[in-house]
Amino acid sequence: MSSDGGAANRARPAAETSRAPRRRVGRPPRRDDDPAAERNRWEVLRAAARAFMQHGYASTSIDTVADVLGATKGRVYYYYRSKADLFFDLHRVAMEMNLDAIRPIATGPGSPSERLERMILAHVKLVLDELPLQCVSVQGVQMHLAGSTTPTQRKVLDRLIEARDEYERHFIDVMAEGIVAGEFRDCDPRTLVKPLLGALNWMTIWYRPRPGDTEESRRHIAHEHAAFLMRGLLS
Amino acid sequence: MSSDGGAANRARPAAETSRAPRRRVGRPPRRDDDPAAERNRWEVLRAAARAFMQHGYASTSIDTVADVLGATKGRVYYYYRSKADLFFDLHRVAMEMNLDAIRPIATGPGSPSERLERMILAHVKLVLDELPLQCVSVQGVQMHLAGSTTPTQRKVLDRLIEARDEYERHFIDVMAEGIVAGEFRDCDPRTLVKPLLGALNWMTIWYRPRPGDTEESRRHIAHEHAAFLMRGLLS
DNA sequence: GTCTATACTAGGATAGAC
DNA sequence: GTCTATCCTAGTATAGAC
Repeated sequence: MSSDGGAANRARPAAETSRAPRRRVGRPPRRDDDPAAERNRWEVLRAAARAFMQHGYASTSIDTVADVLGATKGRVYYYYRSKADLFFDLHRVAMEMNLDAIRPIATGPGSPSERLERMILAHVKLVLDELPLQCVSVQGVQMHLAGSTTPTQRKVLDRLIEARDEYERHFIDVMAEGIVAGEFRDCDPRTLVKPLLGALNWMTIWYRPRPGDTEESRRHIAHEHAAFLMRGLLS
Repeated sequence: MSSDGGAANRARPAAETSRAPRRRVGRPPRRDDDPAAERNRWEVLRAAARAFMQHGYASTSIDTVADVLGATKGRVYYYYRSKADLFFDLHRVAMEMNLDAIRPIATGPGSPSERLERMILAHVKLVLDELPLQCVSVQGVQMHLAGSTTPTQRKVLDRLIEARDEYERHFIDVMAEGIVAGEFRDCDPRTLVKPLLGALNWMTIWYRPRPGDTEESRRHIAHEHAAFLMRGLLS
């Protein structure tokens, strides 16, 4: 997207970055766990995700996010101090969702090949069910490379990269276990995790839900992907 | 990424788009095949590719391109009327390069599986050898989705999408031939071409040449990818 | 909480000197 | 051909009304 967090107004207050909406001076303090506030914040996130999916981070204006939301800038800026803030929080939510889905399978019971197949299917399901969030997640990966961020933002970015690394590591570990167990052929998991996740993440680029989509067509996609990728590893 | 052709100055002259640098009023006409001019134009393209690779299309300013080029805006705008123009021409060059590499293999001699493996290896080689161009090519795919372009640009974009489709079709055709020949298992090439090319295109996102890279490490990457993807199809 | 001004700048594009 | 100077809009972010 492509692209760095860069853009306008670098001169001014250097967009502080944090996960939670912060009270600003002169405003009554808000409980972060206030359910109504949380719901509103969540709606802003969903709108942003859809906007970023359609135009990409750099080309999406806060006005566009507000349009999708059916509101104006003011609402967005009430919950997030900057566009980068918004994106980072979105990325964080997406990564947490992914890890929550994958971690229990990776570290749970079952043979390595069984677990890997379930991880692949879970990842596909995430993409199909939560497309906007997953698109943002993929855009975030690309963003890591373009390092032009403020020091404060960099810290948040680093935490996201860690989460991303943990995600990859779960796949690498299960692949390695499978090789030891003799289920998978002798290959290099550190290298192969890239095309494996790449093949899955690529869905965020070509897949867009259509009126004609059925539960069956989605299952077809999931199974073709899983079979293709599993066979690439099996001995 | 980032992503649509959108941005500033939509109001004004609505950026005409074409492949060749056009003479402007009041300037002496230039031959498109003038070797010196071609070489200069090519240098602008290379600089733009490197800039787009690093920051993404939307976040790259013409000033940045000029910086990479070691010049100023003026030079860039002499060869290209707009940023979108520049990007499209870049994308066109990349697609031509890819098709020139793949087409002869796909339609040439050899068994389907032999040809497919050579196509995969050729594609990997392209990414490793021409990384900036390939990054732009992938960014272009993402751009197609965000349809916000002027009518004139849309026509050029459509031609690029056609090229992209031909590229995919070569892979689909060879996969289908392989199924008929019994070399590949019974699967759905139309669906599987996505993860196959996705796995390869994903390299443009994670691979960046490093000082420690050897010819051997690059061959390792290529062969792991090829083996992984081929085994996913073989019966 | 949300909206309506309003400030301020990065960056696309052009004109014209050289 | 390339550079410098300049124009002008889109878009980030804030202030303050409601």
